Amino acid sequence: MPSPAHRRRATGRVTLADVAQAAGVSPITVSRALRGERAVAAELSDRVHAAAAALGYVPDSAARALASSRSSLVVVLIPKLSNTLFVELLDAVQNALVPAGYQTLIGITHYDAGKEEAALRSFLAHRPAGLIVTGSHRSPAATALIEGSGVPCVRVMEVGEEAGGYSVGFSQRDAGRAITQQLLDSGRRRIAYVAAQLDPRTLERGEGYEAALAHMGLADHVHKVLSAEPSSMALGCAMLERVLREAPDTDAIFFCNDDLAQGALLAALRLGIAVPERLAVAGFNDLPGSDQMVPPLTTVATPRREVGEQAAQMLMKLMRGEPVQTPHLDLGFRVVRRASA
Amino acid sequence: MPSPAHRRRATGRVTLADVAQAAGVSPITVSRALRGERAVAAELSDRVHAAAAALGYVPDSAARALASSRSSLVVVLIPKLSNTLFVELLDAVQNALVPAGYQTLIGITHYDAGKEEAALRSFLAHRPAGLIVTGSHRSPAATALIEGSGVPCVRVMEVGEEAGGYSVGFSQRDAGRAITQQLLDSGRRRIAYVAAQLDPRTLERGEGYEAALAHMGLADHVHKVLSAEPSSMALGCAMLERVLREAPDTDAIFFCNDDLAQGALLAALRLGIAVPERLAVAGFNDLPGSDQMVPPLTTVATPRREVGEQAAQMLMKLMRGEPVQTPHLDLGFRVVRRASA
DNA sequence: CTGAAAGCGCTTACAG
DNA sequence: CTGAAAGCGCTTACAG
Repeated sequence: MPSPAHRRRATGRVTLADVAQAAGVSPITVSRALRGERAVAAELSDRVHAAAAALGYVPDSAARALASSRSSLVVVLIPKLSNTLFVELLDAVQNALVPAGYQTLIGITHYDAGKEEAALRSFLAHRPAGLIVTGSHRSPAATALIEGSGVPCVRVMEVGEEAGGYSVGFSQRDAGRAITQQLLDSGRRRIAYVAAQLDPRTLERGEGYEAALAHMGLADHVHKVLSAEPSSMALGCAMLERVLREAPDTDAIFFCNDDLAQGALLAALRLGIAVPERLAVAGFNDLPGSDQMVPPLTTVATPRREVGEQAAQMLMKLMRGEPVQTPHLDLGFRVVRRASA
Repeated sequence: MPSPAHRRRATGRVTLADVAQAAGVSPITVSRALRGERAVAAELSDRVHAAAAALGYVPDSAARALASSRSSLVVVLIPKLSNTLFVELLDAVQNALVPAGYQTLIGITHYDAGKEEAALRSFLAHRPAGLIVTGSHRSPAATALIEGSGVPCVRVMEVGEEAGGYSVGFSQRDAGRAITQQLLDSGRRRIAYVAAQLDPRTLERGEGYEAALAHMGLADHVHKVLSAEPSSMALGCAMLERVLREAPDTDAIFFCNDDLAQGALLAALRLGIAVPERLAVAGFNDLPGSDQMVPPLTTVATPRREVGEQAAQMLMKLMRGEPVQTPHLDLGFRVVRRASA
């Protein structure tokens, strides 16, 4: 007997039950056949698939998530979409996850702890199967949300056992040190470090810069020029002018990101500042276009695509409950020497 | 009486019922208080909120979606993450949707009809509240999926009533025509159109280019150089060399995207080709960096952020069942004359 | 290999 | 303003 009409809430969608009826089997069999679970008799399975296709059945992932308490959603939290670095990271994550049947929910934190918490809170409601977050520095509340959720989580762009859990990245500090060393090796002694955005990774690169100078006995010549503004080519131009005005004897600049360095190279071109003769310029990340600059930009190639790919692979293992041999994966970096320094 | 132990499947999460018990009210009251629905007595509401906070309750959106047959997910389909254009569009969409309580599921179609269909199929299972898709050209199957789902959908980057529904964008054809006219106005007569990727919008810009030439009686001098490769600065460099080799009398090039034009400008600098004296260069989209080039790039500023913002606003109206006054919103474009042409 | 029953955690639709 | 009952569309955990 149907329940009274006023009790019904049918949504008009084609459901498992409809497919089952059309195929002449039970709903459970449809569920199993469509998920490819266990052995369902080939003949039944065929009938089910035919019926599903004929009816245009689309499974309801909310119902599935509720019943199975597991979903195919992976949350990815990155700071900004305006930094190509994160877009490429995201792209690599997607390329690994989508073919495996996962969907990604992307949250932009704008380098803001409060926004990260809000994003976490709103995304965790979807019971994601996994989580990828940027870096290791976050608020206690955000950390508590992640841990309390029990959802497997991989941190990217920094490696470190201190924060526990799982991480994929490289040492920002060592990379900052290596590119500074490159400038020192080419004879530069008045090296400025110019940074924008001032996120934790940018500051770590600055520590590497300081360490390289200190190692050469140049601790007195540490010259950091910092701006909290977001990184951009236009800002790179402005920062170049500022450095040369404030410290005219500067013979090299290490920019914390390639967009700044690209802007500075173009500004140098306009201003007639010879690079690298008068001023050496180095960047960080090897972003698109850096190899096209005039002169081509010396920089640090960072493995963000590999980071994204490996983080996704690691997360998939965790989501399947498989063991992870290397919970903290250091993918390294590479100094790319081109003509600008 | 509890059901037999072997029947239980509790997930260990804090549920509505737990909050209700802690607050000493019924689950429905908790549901209403937390959603801010109707008038719940202020005192009860306070007790509920306190209990929810104390227990760290996170609502289950799968259960909510199942029970209410409505979700807070919005699906956004874009072709590529490697084109800054789409990243900015996406960013604008997110900025509008997230504060309103929606979450976005992003699908990358790679300009592939099959991938678009697959993305649609997998995302529609989540019963999204709304859909934003790029352009109007898609497979019949994809169109059928969208229409069959009944989910409100806004198309972006092209405007047109032909395809019905809702759209926000501008005329790619008119924009292509306008920038070509700019080159003609500055006295150029041997103008090449260089395009990559060859998506529908790129081809429409090419039509505008042809129309402008034809209008000046220069139909015989239409010179299109097309590459199906993805757009990039390096490709712009290669295309510049190819054009000047194949048609040495070319005095202007209109590139379908600024990344190509930027690459060409840098190549010209390396090769000693005077821009704009020997060769005028125009781009499209006014991407970051175009104003920093040497010389600065003449281009068409396209309103992708406004497109994203307005599409999100329109979609929110549709999702709330409100009427939309202008179902096809043309946001125009602007020719930005700088030094390169 | 297949199925009937129960349950996932919410909200709807009534009733009071 | 508040609540008891039913149901959303699946899957789990058994049983056969």
